[in-house]
Amino acid sequence: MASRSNTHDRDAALNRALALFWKQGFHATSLKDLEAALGMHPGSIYAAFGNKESLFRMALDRYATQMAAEQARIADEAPGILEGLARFIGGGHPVARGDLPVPACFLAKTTLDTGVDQPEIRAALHDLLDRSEAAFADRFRAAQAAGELSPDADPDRLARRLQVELTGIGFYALRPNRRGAARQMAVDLADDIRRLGDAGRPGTTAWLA
Amino acid sequence: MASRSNTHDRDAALNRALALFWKQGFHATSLKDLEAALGMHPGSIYAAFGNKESLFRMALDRYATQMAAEQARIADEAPGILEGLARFIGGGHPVARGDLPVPACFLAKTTLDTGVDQPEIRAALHDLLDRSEAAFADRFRAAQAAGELSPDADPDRLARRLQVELTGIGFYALRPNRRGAARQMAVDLADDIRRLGDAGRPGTTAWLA
DNA sequence: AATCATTTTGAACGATTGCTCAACAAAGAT
DNA sequence: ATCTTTGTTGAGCAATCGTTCAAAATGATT
Repeated sequence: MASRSNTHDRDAALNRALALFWKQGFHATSLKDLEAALGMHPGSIYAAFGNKESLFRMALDRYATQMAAEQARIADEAPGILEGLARFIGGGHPVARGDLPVPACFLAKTTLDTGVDQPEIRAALHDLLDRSEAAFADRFRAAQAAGELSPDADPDRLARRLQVELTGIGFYALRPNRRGAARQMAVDLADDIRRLGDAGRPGTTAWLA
Repeated sequence: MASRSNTHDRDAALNRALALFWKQGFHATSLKDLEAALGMHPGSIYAAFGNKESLFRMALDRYATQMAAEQARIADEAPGILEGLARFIGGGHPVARGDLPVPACFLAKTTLDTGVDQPEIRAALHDLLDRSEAAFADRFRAAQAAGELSPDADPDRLARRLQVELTGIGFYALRPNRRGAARQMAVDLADDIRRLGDAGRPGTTAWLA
């Protein structure tokens, strides 16, 4: 068979698409924007990625994969399970990192930016959010198994609350001159997670009732 | 002077516009949608409200006014300041009320839905968010003055955290089958606020470190 | 009834949207 | 060197966007 190799690097293009979608959202990113960012013409984009919606879903997948990998990497380096989670919250999560062009968590942004017109995106999105929450819950369960966390604690509830807190902080960071305060809240949240290990002992404060 | 009275009720039209913008966001709501919802034709809409952006700003104003009034009403009926705040969080805020077609806090939604192309909307939005946060801080300060809250507490920090928590919960409520859990978190948050009055006494948990 | 001021109407505008496809270019197989 | 297969190009499609404006309709005034 006679073929021809791709001119464009698919991986790099996907990264650029993710960065753009992250910054601008799905609807606010036009194909013209994508053409400029990817250095590709419309036909090539459609040949490579299908359409705008499927390109977005690929970028969404990439985001989730990268985030999960980052979380796992940080967790593996940490001396304890709760400590690993705390380090991710306080330093690895987009909310805590100021270097990224991070207008809120990409998932949260997509939650509001997509509606009934993009059912497949929404399905993928809610699946990713579920996975993220479940991953947090798994961490807490592992912490319980390792004796770091009280058996009385409710891992599902803790995970739920953690996710809520993170999205809330991510939003706060979008306001002008609030990035520092948001970062501080992320650090505080990380400390709260560390303190979970001390819950039950006298003289300490519990993160959750 | 010979004139002609308006056919359409401006007030009712604004309410309908608010409901639509709330549900769909600024960009996802087309003029056609507005025409259908307001029962007005394009020319009338532009004669009455200027353009889409200024109509949105009027709806935004209406939202903020209604919300502030609701908060004040609930607070005035309550026996204490912290209790008034708690009742609003647990029952008056959109997050806690299931009856509204409430896809997250309108302000949070607008935060992500508007960008550099709508600077006036963003300015108004951030002003409203600042006001909301300041209103919370004022409540906490009043609670301090009334002796309900420890003088050691930081009202600004509490207000910041409260707003973060509310937006986070509002987001969580958008996911499928999570409205009940979100409502529960709002109720828990209200209880946390009530418990703020007990902080410092032995055997109780503090909401914030 | 006639006139006037104002509102309502709705066709149409230019711009932009996501997307298609016939023509062109290029790399491997023969 | 020719052919075949695949990637690239970019003009242009239909649809929709927010918006305008001259004409028609309507209530108040004379």
